[in-house]
Amino acid sequence: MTTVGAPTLDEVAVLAGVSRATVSRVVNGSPRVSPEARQAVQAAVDTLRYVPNRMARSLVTRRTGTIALVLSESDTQIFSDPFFASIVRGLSAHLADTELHLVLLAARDAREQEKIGRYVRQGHVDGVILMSLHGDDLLPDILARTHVPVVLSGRPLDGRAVSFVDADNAGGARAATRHLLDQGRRRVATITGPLDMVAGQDRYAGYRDALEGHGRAVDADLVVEGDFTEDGGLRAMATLLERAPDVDAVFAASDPMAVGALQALRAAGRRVPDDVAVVGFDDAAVARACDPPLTTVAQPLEDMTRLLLELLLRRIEDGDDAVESRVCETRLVRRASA
Amino acid sequence: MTTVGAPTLDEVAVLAGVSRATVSRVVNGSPRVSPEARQAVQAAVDTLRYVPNRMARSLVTRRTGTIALVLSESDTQIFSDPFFASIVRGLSAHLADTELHLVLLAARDAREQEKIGRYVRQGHVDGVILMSLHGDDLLPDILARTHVPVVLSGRPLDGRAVSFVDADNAGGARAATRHLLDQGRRRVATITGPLDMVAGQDRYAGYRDALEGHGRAVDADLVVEGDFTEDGGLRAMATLLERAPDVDAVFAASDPMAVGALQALRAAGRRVPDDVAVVGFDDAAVARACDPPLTTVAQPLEDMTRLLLELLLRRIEDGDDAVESRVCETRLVRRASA
DNA sequence: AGGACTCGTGGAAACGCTTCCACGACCGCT
DNA sequence: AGCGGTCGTGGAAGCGTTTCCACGAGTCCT
Repeated sequence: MTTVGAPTLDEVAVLAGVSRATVSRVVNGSPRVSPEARQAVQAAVDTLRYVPNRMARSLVTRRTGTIALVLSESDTQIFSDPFFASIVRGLSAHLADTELHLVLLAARDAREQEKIGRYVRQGHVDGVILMSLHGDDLLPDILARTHVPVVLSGRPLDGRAVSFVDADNAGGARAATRHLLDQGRRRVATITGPLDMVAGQDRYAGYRDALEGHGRAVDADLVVEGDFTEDGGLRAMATLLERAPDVDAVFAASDPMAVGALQALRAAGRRVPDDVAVVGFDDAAVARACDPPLTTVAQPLEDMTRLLLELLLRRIEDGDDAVESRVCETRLVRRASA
Repeated sequence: MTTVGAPTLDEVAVLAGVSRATVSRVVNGSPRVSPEARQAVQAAVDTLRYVPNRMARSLVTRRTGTIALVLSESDTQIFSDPFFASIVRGLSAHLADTELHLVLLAARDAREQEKIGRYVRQGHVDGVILMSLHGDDLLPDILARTHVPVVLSGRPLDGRAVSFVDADNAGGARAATRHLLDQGRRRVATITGPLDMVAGQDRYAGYRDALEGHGRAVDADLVVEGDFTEDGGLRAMATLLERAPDVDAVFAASDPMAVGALQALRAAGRRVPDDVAVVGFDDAAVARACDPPLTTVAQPLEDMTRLLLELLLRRIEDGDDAVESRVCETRLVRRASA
C-alpha cells in the first residue's frame, strides 16, 4: 500500500484502526458511529488529506453531485447577455451551501449539441437546466432520450411536456406598453427579440395585446426585430427612425437593446423621454447606469433560479417524471426614460 | 437481468454471444477482434442503445475525458468580455473532433473557489485551464494541491512556476502606442486595464516603454485605470477629457473600453481620429463594427487556444510536471480610428 | 511432422466506494 | 437471571468497466 496516488478509504481505515465501512460512515455523516471511532477517522482523514474518489462513489450511488447549465446558442453571444449572467449568479448562490456543483456547457452547433448529449448520457451529471432555446433546437429531444431530469429556463417553444420556469413575458410587455400608452404616446414602436425564441415571441405578443386593448392596430412600420444585443438595438432604432420619424415611444424587449436605442436616439438628436419614451426589459444593471436611467420590466430572478433548482432537485430526488412548471410575475420599474 | 436502467456491458455481451472483454475491446476500438465478433457487438450495441458508463470506466482508467475552463472573477462580468467568448469558442473548436468535453466553472468568491478545488480534487476532470487571475487569487494554490494538470491562460502574476500561454501584451501595447506617437500625436493618453491583473499591468508597461522610447515622460494626468468594460472606458475617457483637455490620442487596453472612449469623445464633440486618435486591444468583433472602426491589437487566438490545449494535453498524457510556456506575438490592425 | 509463433477470446482481478447483513456487547425490563 | 432491544462494528457483495493472463486454434517455418 504505497501512498503514490490519492489516499483511499482503506488507507484511512488502517491508520484509524477501523474498517472501511466505518470510515465510509464517518465520511458520509452517518449517526451510527461512536464518538471515539469518529474522532480517530477524522484525524486519519486530516493527516492523509483524504478526499473520496467521486467516480467510485458515483458508481454505487448513481449520483454525481453536479448539475449542468447548458446553453444552446448558435453564437457565443449569449455570454454577453446580462440576463444569462444573472441566472448563473442566482444558481450559484442557491447552490453555495450545498455540495452540488454547477457546470456550464455551451453548444454552438448541432455537433456540439450531440456531444453534450453524450456527456449527459454517460452519466456525468444528475440533472440539467436548459437555457436559450431557438426554434430549431435539438437539445430538448437529445436530452429527453437520456432519461436525465431536465428543466427549462423559459417556456418551450412547441408546448411539449417538460418542466420549466419562466417569467410572465407577455404580462410584462403588456404592462410596459400600457405604461407608454397611458402617457398619451401616439406612435408606440417595439424592438422585438429574435422571433424564433419564446421570450421574443411572448414579449411581442404582450405589446400587441396592450395596443389592441387600447383599441389600436399594430403598425408594421413600428415593429423591428432585434437580437437582444445593444448593437442590434441601435440598428433597429435607426431603422425605426427612418421608417417612422414620428415615433414617440419604443418598447425594447431587452435592456441592452433599449440602451442601443438610447444611443441611436441621441445620435439622431431626440431627447428621451421628452421626444421619445423608452422602456426596456430585464432590469439589468445597465438599466440603472445608463443615461437616462431606464424604465424597465424586472423579473424575479431570485425566485426564478430558486424554482428552477427546486423543480430539478425534486425530480432528481424522487426520480419521477412529473412535469411541473412555474410562471413568475414581472414588475414595472419606473425610472427616467419613460 | 431486467432492462430497467441503462444497458450494461454484460447485457451487450449476452446479446452478442461474446464475453464482456470482447465487448469492451470493440467499444474501445481495439484491433484484436475478429470481424464477426465486432459486427455482432456493434449490432447489439445499436439495438440496446448501449452507452458506456463513464464512472465505471473512469474508475479504472483514471481518466474522465473532460477538462475544465475555470473562471475566477469576482464579478460575473467576465462573461461579457468578448475576449472570454473567443477563448471558449477557440477551445471548443479545437476539441470538436476529439471525445474530450469542455466544462466551464465559475467562481465569484473564495468560497466558490474552494468548492471548485474540491470538484477538481474529487477527480471530475483530467485537467484545467485557468483564466483571468487577479492579484489575490487563491485558485492557483488550491489547484496546485490537487495534482491535476493546470495551465494558465495569461502569465501568472507572481512569476510562480506554472505552465501558461500568453499574448505579448507589452509588445502589443508598445506597438499601439508607437503607432500613435509616429503620427505625431503629442498628448498620448492610456486607459489601462485593472492593474491587479497581469494583462492590465503588461499593457500599461508597453505604453510606458513606447513613451520612453520616444524620449517622453509618462504624464500621470494621461493615465486612467479602467476595468476592461465599455462603461468603464466611457467614464475613463470622460475623466481624461477633464484632466487633460488637450489629449489628442488614447490607447485603451481593451476594445470594449475603446468603444466606450469613442462614445465619450463623441459626446464631447471630438472627432475621431481628427481630434483624438484611438487604439484598442483584442481585435474583438466590435472593433470592426463600431464607428469609426477601431485600430487595435490582434492576438492570435487560434494559436493561443491550440497551445493551451497542447500544453495541457501533453501534461495529461505524460503525467509529468514539466512547466512550459508560450508567448504569442500580437499584430497591429490598422483601421480608421488611428 | 513438430515446435514456435500469432491471433482471437474468455475468465477473473482490480479500480474505490456504499451498504446489506450478521454479530457481539451492552442496556433495561420483567 | 434471562430476554428482547438497541447500538456500533466489520465482512463481504456489488456497482460497470478495463486489462492482465492463460488458453486453444491456426499458421508458418525448419
